[in-house]
Amino acid sequence: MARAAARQGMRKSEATRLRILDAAARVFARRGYADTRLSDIAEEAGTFAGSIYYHFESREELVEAVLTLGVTGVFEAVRTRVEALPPGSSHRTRLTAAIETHLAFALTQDPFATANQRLFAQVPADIRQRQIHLHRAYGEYWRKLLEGARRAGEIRRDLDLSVLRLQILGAVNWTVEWYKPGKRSIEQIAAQLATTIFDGIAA
Amino acid sequence: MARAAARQGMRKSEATRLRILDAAARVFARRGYADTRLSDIAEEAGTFAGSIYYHFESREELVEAVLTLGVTGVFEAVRTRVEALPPGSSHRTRLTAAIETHLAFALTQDPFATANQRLFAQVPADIRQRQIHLHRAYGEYWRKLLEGARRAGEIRRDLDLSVLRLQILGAVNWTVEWYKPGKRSIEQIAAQLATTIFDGIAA
DNA sequence: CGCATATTCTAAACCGGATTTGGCAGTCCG
DNA sequence: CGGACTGCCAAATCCGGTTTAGAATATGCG
Repeated sequence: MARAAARQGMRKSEATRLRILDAAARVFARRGYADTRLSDIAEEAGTFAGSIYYHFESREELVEAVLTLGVTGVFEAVRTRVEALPPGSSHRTRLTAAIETHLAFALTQDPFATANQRLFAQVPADIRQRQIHLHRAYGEYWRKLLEGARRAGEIRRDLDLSVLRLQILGAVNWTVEWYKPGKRSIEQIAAQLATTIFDGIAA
Repeated sequence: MARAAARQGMRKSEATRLRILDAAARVFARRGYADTRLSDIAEEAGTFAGSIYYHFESREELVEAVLTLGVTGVFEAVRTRVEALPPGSSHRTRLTAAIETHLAFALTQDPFATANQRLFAQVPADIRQRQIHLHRAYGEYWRKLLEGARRAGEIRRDLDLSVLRLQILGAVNWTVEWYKPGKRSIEQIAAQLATTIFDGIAA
């Protein structure tokens, strides 16, 4: 399910570019930012380190392309899933679906999303800076979800939605730092996250 | 308040080592992992890049030393604060104090803690791996806090404490990714985190 | 088809930054 | 004072990202 798989009627270089992107996503997801050599990516893509420069300005630009595809992929997956819910679904249901989709997509389904999760924090500050508008857009979508829930009276009125949104995404994003397949399923984790977020931990 | 400031009756090299550590913490906290040159640290410490190798095996070992001091500093600050609470304080009070202290210390008080927060995610995987026992020990302390709260009946019995602990630390750690001084105070943020964690967001 | 040109790729050179090396200057005893 | 150790510097080396020169391949057109 390579994000970059439509090899048809395109310039040759386009196909190669996509091959390199796929390879980069896989290698970055597996080895992280610092441990990944351009030569590793080149090998995985069946070419040479120097050749990458015909398709990308620099290692940084390559990383940024991978990150961008990762964020937009998760964003679309979440939005699609939420919009596919039966109309009239509660906002709690919508938020739970969003949490679960984000987790599932980032943890298991897409090398770009996995690479994005793993790399974003590892990457030099200036790269993060240039990605920030995408994250903001995604954050904006969550803000709307939360606002909808509040307007509908499903969450308290006294909370700062910005802090709340960052708190939720923080808990979700942190999951990738410790999640290992087996033991707890993604659905279980998502369910507990949603429960405690809504109902709190107090007895 | 340099962590490394007891220059007395120590070998000369000991003093230099501490000077380098302090310099490294400040530079790493300011510039992040990838943007920091050994020569930057050397300059800040009043020596030369090559000389660092007399005191540390490698750049990695230097980073690890900084990270270690960062974690242990936060750990001690949190424990000290919690233990200083009046006996009989509620577990909710204790957890709130822990959250606030962690945030305050990591965000503003100590270059080692700041460097640790900023660097931990940026650092190559094998370094993170070697730090994991410290994080586990700190996590263990939080687990005990949570267990105490549960035993005292202050939090629900149906929650998986591991997930809960990671959720809380996730939300707290994520804060450093977006916190900017001004606007909201650390106390305010800590307060809302504690409130929503305990009481949830449901109306 | 067959050439002219543009596109794509390779191999080797280059460069900055981490690491290693060799040796020099103190210092600490006897 | 002489020998051995400690702490440090300057230069050499190594590694991986980047640039370059040009070879190989594709594309467009008569």
